[in-house]
Amino acid sequence: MKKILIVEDEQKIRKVIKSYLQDEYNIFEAVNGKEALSLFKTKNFDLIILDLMLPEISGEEVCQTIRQVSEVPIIMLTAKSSEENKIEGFDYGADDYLTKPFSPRELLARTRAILRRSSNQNRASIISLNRGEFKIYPDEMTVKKEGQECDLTSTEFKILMTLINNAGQVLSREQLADQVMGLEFSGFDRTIDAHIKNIRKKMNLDKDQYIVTVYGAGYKFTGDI
Amino acid sequence: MKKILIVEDEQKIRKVIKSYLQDEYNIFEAVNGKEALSLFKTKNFDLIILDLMLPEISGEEVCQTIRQVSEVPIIMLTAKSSEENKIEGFDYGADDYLTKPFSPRELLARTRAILRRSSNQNRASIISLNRGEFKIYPDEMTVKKEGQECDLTSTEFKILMTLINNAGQVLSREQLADQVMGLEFSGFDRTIDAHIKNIRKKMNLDKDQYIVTVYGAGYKFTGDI
DNA sequence: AGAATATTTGATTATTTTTTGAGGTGGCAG
DNA sequence: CTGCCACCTCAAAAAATAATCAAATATTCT
Repeated sequence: MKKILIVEDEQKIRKVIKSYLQDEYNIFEAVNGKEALSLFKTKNFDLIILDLMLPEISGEEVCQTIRQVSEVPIIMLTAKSSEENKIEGFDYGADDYLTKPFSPRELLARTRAILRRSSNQNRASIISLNRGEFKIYPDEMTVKKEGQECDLTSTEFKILMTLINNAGQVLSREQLADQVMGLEFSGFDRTIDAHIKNIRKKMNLDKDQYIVTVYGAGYKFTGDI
Repeated sequence: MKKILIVEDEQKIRKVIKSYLQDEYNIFEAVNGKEALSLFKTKNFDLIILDLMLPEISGEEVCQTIRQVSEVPIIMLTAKSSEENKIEGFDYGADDYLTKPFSPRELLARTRAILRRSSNQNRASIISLNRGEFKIYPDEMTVKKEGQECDLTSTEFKILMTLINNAGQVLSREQLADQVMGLEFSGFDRTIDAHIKNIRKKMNLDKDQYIVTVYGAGYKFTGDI
C-alpha cells in the first residue's frame, strides 16, 4: 500500500483528509514542518500533502528542503486565495496545488492522478511465456495463447498477475485473497480454487504447467518468464 | 535535442518554464502571437507551449493558424478565470491544457508524456476504422459512418478520442472522467456509462465492436486503427 | 429569457462475475 | 492399503457491475 504523509496543523482538516484517503493508502501525519522533515527522513513516502501555512517552518521551506534531496510528488494546500500569491508560490517544486477550502473528493482524484502518473513511468511491459506461446498484456488486461485471447475476468487476471509477480514463491490462498480481493475479504478457501480452476481452463494449462498447486500450502508460479 | 517554443507574454512565467525544461530540451521563446508565428515558420518545433491570453493575436488564433499547416503538439496555458474555455481549447486543436496557476513540474511531466507519445506515433489527421466504414476527423470533431455524420456531442467525442489515443489499454471510468471532464469532476460512475451508451448508439456499434466493456475495470478500444 | 441540447443522475433492469456448498478425486501418512 | 484431508469440479445462489431509461439539471443557442 502506498504511503502518504499529510502535513497540516489543523486537526480538523487532517482528519477529513485522512478519512478520504485511508481506504486506499497508508496515512502518516505531521502537525508541523519539523515533524514532517524528521518523518520524511525515516520513511519513503509515495506522496506528500503539504499545507502552506504551518507554524515554525513554513510549507514553502519544507517543500524546498525536500526537493533538494527527493523527487517525491507533493500536493500543496494553500489558504491564500488571491491568484497573485499562488503564482508566486508555484515554484517551490510542488506537483499540484489546491486552494482551501477544497473538496476532499477532488484531493482524492488528484492524489490518484499523480500517483498513477508516477507509477506509469515504469509501465509494465508485455510478458511472454514459453517462447511466445502465451503473451500477457498487463495494460490491456489480456492474455493470449497463440494469438487467441483467453478472456480472463478481472479477478482471474489479478490472481495470475499476483502469481507471476511473485514467481517461484508459494502464495497461500489467504495471501492471494488479500492481494486480489482486499484484506476485508473473508470468504472460503474454495473461492481461490475456483478462480484457479477457471484460469487453468481458460488458458488450457495442465495442472503442473506454470500454476502449480503446492499441497497444504497454496499455489506458485513456475517456469521462465 | 527536441525544440520547444514557449509563447508567453509574462516574463516571470516564461523564465520559470524555461528553467524547468531547458535541461532536457532546446527552448525558444516568443512574447506575443506575431513573434510566435514568425518563429514557427522558420523552425520545426517538436512542441509548442502556448498561453491563451496574449496581446495582439490571441492564443486561440495562433493555435488555429498553426493547426492549418501543422500537427505539432500544443500545450495550452489558460487562466483560471476562463475555465469555461478549457473545453474549447481542445476544439482549437490543442493536445493538452494547463490552468494557471500551474505547477511547472506538472508541465514538465505532461511535456515528457506528449513528446513520448508523439515520437511513437504521429497522429494521423484522419482516423479510419474498418477500412473506411468509420472516419474520424479530430480537428473537426466529427465522426462519419459510411459518409453519414454520427453527430457526437463534444463530451462523447472526447471520450471516444481518449479511448482511441490509448487504444488497447483499459481505462477506468475515473481515468476517463479525469481526462474528459477534468479532475474536479466528482460525479457518479454512471455518467460515463451513459456517454458510452450514446456513442455506441450514435455510431451503431455492437457491444464488442471497438469500444469494449471490461467488466470490473472500465472500457478499452480494440481493433485496428 | 426561452427553447433546444447536452449532461448528470437515480432507479430499474439486465448481465456477468464471484462465491458457495456439496460431492468427487487423489495424494500422502500411517 | 486405507482413510483422511486437501484439493478439484460443478452448478446454483448471491453479489457485483453494467446497460438502459427517463427525469432532473445544466448549458448553449437564438
